[in-house]
Order: sequence, then structure tokens, then C-alpha cells
Amino acid sequence: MTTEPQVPGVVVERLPQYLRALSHLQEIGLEVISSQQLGEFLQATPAQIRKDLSYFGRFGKQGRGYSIPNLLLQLRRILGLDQTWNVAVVGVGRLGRSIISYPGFEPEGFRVVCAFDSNSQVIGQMAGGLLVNDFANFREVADAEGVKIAIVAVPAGVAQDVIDQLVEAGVKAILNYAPKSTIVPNGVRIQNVDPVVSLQSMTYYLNPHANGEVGEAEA
Amino acid sequence: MTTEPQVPGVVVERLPQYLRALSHLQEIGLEVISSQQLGEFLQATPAQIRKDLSYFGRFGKQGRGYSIPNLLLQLRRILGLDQTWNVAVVGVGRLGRSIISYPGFEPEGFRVVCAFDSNSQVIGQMAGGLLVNDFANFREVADAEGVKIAIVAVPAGVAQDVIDQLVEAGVKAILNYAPKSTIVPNGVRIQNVDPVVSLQSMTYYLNPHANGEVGEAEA
DNA sequence: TAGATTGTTAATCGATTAACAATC
DNA sequence: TAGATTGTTAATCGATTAACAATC
Repeated sequence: MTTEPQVPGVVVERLPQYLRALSHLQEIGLEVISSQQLGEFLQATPAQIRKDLSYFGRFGKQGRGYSIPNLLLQLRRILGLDQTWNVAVVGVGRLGRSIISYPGFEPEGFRVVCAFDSNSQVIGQMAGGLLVNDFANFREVADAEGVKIAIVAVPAGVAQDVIDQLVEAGVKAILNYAPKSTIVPNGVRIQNVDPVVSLQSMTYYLNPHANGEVGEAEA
Repeated sequence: MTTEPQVPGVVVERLPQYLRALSHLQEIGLEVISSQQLGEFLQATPAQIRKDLSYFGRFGKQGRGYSIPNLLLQLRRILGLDQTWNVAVVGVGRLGRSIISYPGFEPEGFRVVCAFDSNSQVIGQMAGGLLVNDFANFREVADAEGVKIAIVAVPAGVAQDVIDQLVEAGVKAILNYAPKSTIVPNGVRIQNVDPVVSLQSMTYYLNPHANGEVGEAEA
């Protein structure tokens, strides 16, 4: 059944970086780029870039490099970004509202189409142009909207419970803003956005006792 | 000069997860935990937890496990969280404002003490209880406040330029919300918060063509 | 003491990189 | 063609895990 070799997760997580870099390079007028040049731009080795891409096909030309428009097209196809994804936001507090209003999703093909809360004070209100639904109706609303991706912005205490219900309702990918590590079953993806955790690993290196390896960037 | 062995970055990035888990376990009344139990809770192997901790000392007791209060204390010390860190926010647009007002930083020891923008419409305004300073005065204000950590929430187009100036002014750790991969010199840490990139790597697995390894969680 | 669990070593596993034949 | 750069293999590097003596 599988034809492609198994792709390491770490490779998949680099592809959006390549996409972003290539979009930028296209904007500044480049049409072709070598793995060497792209590596310099992204602070990665040329070998890594060639190997990563080789999991998915042969996109380059020897002696020349990669066509930027073509590689963009290929990466978008590989990542499933050649379509628009409808997204639900769960939790319409301060954070949820700012996620709904964040202008960075739409141009990348992620459209927030529905919002949910379980607080009756909030249900029925408008938030960023969306009517806030009762979370109890998640499944039917999400089904009607074709939602497979949810963004969770609820308090830590209820995050696992909310996520369980999302999974139960058929959500396949979750972007979790709740400061809590949560568990999802096989077949469901989750990514946590947690600025505090990001800060906490940097302070390690600010400590004088940390003879830590210096200057390592993180994507 | 070095006494501790060099600690892999991937280990340092797991410590905040341990911290968060242990705080939770303490709240629900536990006082001691084995690497086995903590591993189940965090979906990690007991061997990994023991090895990670062993980079920093011997915190457990054979036959018994780890004292949760003691391990919390040790981890906070190791990560440099036994102090309050003053933080600057750069860029007071929609996103910057919601970062300034985010209530999750203060209880973890990160205090937003100053805010900057370069738009004269915004300079002098109040945002979340802070007066917005001119970014041109970053160095003197940041020095006066003892700021070593900055949170960047500026448009992608100016992110690299702003970050260069922060580095120049002596900032040692940057939490970057601009959707742009940026470069910092050795000795400066950077972590990117980019929800679009997180979504883009999950959509890969939502595609039918992705025979991808299913159910792999990400911290 | 007997049972449990640590801290650490050595083995395994997987990811990165150097090198180079193929080829544009 | 000559020069450049890919795609891929094999070597290296580093992280994870299994196993177990030490010991609470």
C-alpha cells in the first residue's frame, strides 16, 4: 500500500519553513535556487534540504538547482495546502477572540468558519464576525462546515475534556493554546502553542551556570 | 571550566514539560512519583526521564521515586525560574496588545514591564496598563528595567531589522511572533511562535496520500 | 529484609552529513 | 563541452532505550 518511504516527522515539520523561505525568495524576484543557497538562507546544510525533498520526489535539475515556483507548488501539494481548510475555534475568551481576528490564517488557506463556547453569557454573541455557538452543538455545526481542524483556546482545567470531545466529533488536527500537555489517540495530530514553555527553555541559557551550547536556533 | 556534561538542547526543551506536569500532579495531591508514573502521564519512557534528569543531578531515591516538591524546586532552579524575568514587548498592534494583556506570563515569573512601537500614532498611548515607548529609546528603557528577554510582535517585513536592533541593545532571548524565520548571532536564543507553521505541518497528515505515521504527539 | 526504583552503561535506533556518480 | 548541482549512498553523529548493578 505504501509507495513513498516513511517520512520522518522532523522532515514534515521543516517543509513549512522551506515554503515560507521560498515564498519570500520568490517575492524578491528569484526564480531558481540551489540547495546551497537555500541552506545559507535557512541556516541548514544543503545535504539536509536535498535529502528532505528527496522523500517526496525529484524536483531539482542537476547543474542548475530548483525552480522556485515549481517547488512552491510541489510543497503546497505535499502539505495539503492546495485547498482551503475550514477551522473551528473553541473557547471565545480574550485569547479565542484574538485568534478569530488574527489576519494571518486566511492568506495561508486556513479559514475560521465557526466558534464555540460553553458559557451561556458568550453563546449567541458575535466575535470577529462569527456567531458564537454552544459547544454542545459542536458536532453538527462542525460537520455542516466540513471542519477537520480545531483551535483550542479554553482554560487549562477543561482542555483535556474539550479535546476528548473534539476527537469524539471527528476532529483530526488540533492546535492547542491551552497551557497543558494533553493526550490524543493515534490518528489525531496535536500541536501546542505555549509561549510560557518557549520562554522557560530559553531562560536556561540565560543562567550563568548554563555552560550551554550557545546560539542554537529553533524553528 | 565546565563541570556538568553538555546538555542537549532537546533535553532542555523537555524540562518545562516536566515542570508543568509536576505542578499539576502536586496540585492534585501527589508528593512522590516514579519515572514510570511520570512517563505514563507525559507519554515518555521512564528511561528518558531518568536520563534527562541525570544531566543535572541525582534527585531520586531508589525504591521510592522522586519527591515532587523537591523536583519542582530543582527544575525551577535549573531553568532559572527561581527569579522574576522582566520582559519587553516590541510591536503594539493587535497581537502585541493581546500579548501584553495575556495573564499567563505573570504567575510563571515573566513580567511584561515595557512596550515599544515605532508608529507615532501609538507611542504615548496606554496598552494593558503600560505606556508605549518609542522603539528608538529601546536600549535606555530596557537597560533601566533590566530587560534581557523581548517578545517581538511586529510585521514580518521589519522583524529581522527589529531583532537586529534588540540584539545590538543586549537582549539575550527573543520570543518571536512575527511569521518569519530570522537569524540571531551565537549567544542569543530565539523561539518562534507561529500558529500557521504548526497548522501547515499537521495538514500533511490529513491528506489521503500521507501514509504518515499516525498519532505522533508533539510537545 | 524483600521489593522497588534509581542512575548509568552499553546497545539500538534514527537523523544528519559528507561524498560522489549521474546528469542537466 | 565544461561546470555546476542534483539525488542517493554510506559514514557519522547524536538521541533514545533496554538492561542491570547499586541502593533506598
